[in-house]
Amino acid sequence: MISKAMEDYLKTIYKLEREGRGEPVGTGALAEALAVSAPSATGMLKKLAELHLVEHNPRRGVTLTPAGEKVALEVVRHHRLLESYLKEALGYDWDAVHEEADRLEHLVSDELEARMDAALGYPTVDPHGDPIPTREGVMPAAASRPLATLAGGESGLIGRVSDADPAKLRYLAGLGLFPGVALTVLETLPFNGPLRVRVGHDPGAPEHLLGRELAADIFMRAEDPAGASG
Amino acid sequence: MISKAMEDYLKTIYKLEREGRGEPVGTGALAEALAVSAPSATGMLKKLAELHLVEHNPRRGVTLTPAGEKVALEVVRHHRLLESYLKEALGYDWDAVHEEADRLEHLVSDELEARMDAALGYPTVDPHGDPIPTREGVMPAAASRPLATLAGGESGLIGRVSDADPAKLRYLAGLGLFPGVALTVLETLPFNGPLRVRVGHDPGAPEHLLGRELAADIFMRAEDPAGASG
DNA sequence: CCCTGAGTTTAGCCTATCCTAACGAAGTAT
DNA sequence: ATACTTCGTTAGGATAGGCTAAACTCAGGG
Ligand SMILES: [Mn+2]
Ligand SMILES: [Mn+2]
Ligand SMILES: [Mn+2]
Ligand SMILES: [Mn+2]
Repeated sequence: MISKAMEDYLKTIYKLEREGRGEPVGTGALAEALAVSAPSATGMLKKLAELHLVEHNPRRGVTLTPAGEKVALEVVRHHRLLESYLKEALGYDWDAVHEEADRLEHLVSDELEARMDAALGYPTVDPHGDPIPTREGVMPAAASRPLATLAGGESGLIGRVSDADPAKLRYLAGLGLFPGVALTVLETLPFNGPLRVRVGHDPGAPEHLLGRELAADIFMRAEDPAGASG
Repeated sequence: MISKAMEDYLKTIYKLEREGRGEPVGTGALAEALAVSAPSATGMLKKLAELHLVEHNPRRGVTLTPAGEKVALEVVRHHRLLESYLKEALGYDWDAVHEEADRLEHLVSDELEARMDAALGYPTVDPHGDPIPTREGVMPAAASRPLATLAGGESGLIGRVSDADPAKLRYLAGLGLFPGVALTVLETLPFNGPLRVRVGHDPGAPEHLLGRELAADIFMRAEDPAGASG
C-alpha cells in the first residue's frame, strides 16, 4: 500500500526532477523540500526503492521509476483539480488553494476526481496555469517562456504564474494579472530594471511596473496570441 | 493535538451514547464500532481521559466530557456537510456519500466548512435527514417517530432515514422515498406484516409495500404535515 | 597522496496506533 | 459459596514515520 507520506515523497521527487536538469535528486534537497531530516528521507527512499517506485543509488540520488512517476502524476492531478475546484466552485482566492489542496490530495477517490473534473468542464490547467496531468498519466507541457524574454512592444497571453508565494499571488491578482490575460511589454528598463507592461493591447488599458523578481514568476503561452494589432 | 484517530473515537462514543440510554459506553461496543481490538480502545481511552475529552471509569465505561462532545459535534458537522455537499453539488447518490465523507471529515478546515455551508444555503439536515450540528456546537433534534407508529390512514413527511445500509438506501431511492416526501400509511398488516404506504396523499399516487425491517429505518417529522386532506 | 568537509547513511530512539495472549474483575448460575 | 462466563485491562510487541548523533564516502585542495 502506498501511504500518504510516500505519495508526498514521490510528488516532491517528481517536482525536483523537473526543476533540476536530469540529474538524480539528492537526499538533502528532497529532505529540505519535505521539511524532514535527511535520515528520514534516506529511510523512506529505501522503502520506495523496495517497492520499485524509485531507483536509489546510495550517495548519488533518486530517480522515479515509471511506476513511481505514475503515482506522482496522480497526486499532482488530484492537487491541481482540487485547486481548480476550490477556486471555481467554492470561490477560494487563488493564493489560498494550495494549502487546502495539499491536505486533501491524498484522499481523492476516483469518483471524486471524476466528478470534480466533470463539474469543471475537464480543465487542462489549474488556477496558476500549471497543467493538469490527464487521467492516463500524461503531463501536458507548461507555459515556459519568461515574461522578460518579450521584446519591447511584444505582447502575449499569460500562461502560468509561479504559485510558490501566496503574497505574490495576491499582488498579481490586485493588478489583474492571471493566466489567460493578454499582456504587452511596453519597455524593459536597463540594468535589470523593471518591465513596464500594459494589460491587453488597448492604449487606454492599465499599465504596471513589474520588478524583475515578479516578472520572473510569470510565463507566457508559447502560441502566438494572434495579434499585437493594438 | 487531536489526531484523526482520536476524532474517530470521539465521534463514535458520541454516536453510541445517543443510541444507548444514558449508560456509559462500553469498551467492547466502542472497539467493535471502530473495528479495532478492545485493548486498542482501552489504550486510546486512557489518552483521551488524559486530555479531559472523556471520563473513563475503568470496567464501567466512557462518557464524553463537554470538551469531548464539542470535538465530536465538529466532526459530525463536517461529515454531514460533506455528505450534503457531495450529493447536492457533485451529484453523488445518497448511498455513496457516507464512505467518502468518512475519509474527508478530518481534513475540513474552517474555511472549507464555511464555504460548503454557504454554497448549500446553510442546510439543517444531511441527505439522510440527520441534523447538522451548528457551528456553535448545537445538535438540532432528529426526526424520531418511527413510520410504523402511524395509524392506518395517517400521513406525514419523511424526516429521516437510517444511513447504515447503502443497499437499503438504493432501494428506498428506487421507491422515491426521501426526507421531505409525504407518505400515507394505508394499512398495517397484522402479525408484524408489511405496511402498505402511498407516496403523497393523492389516490392516484404510487403505493408500495414496506417490510417491518425497512419501515423501522424510516422516521417521520414530528410536526404535523398540515393536511391528510387527500 | 593524503586530508578535509559537504552530503549521506547508519545506529539508536521516540511516538502514535494497532495487535495477540494472558490476566483479572464481576456478575450469573448452580 | 463456588465456579463459570463475559468483559476489560495489562503485558509485550509490531509497524510507520520521524528525530539526533555519529560514522562514513568521496571529490577536490593542498
Ligand atoms: Mn499547488
Ligand atoms: Mn497550482
Ligand atoms: Mn454518514
Ligand atoms: Mn448521513
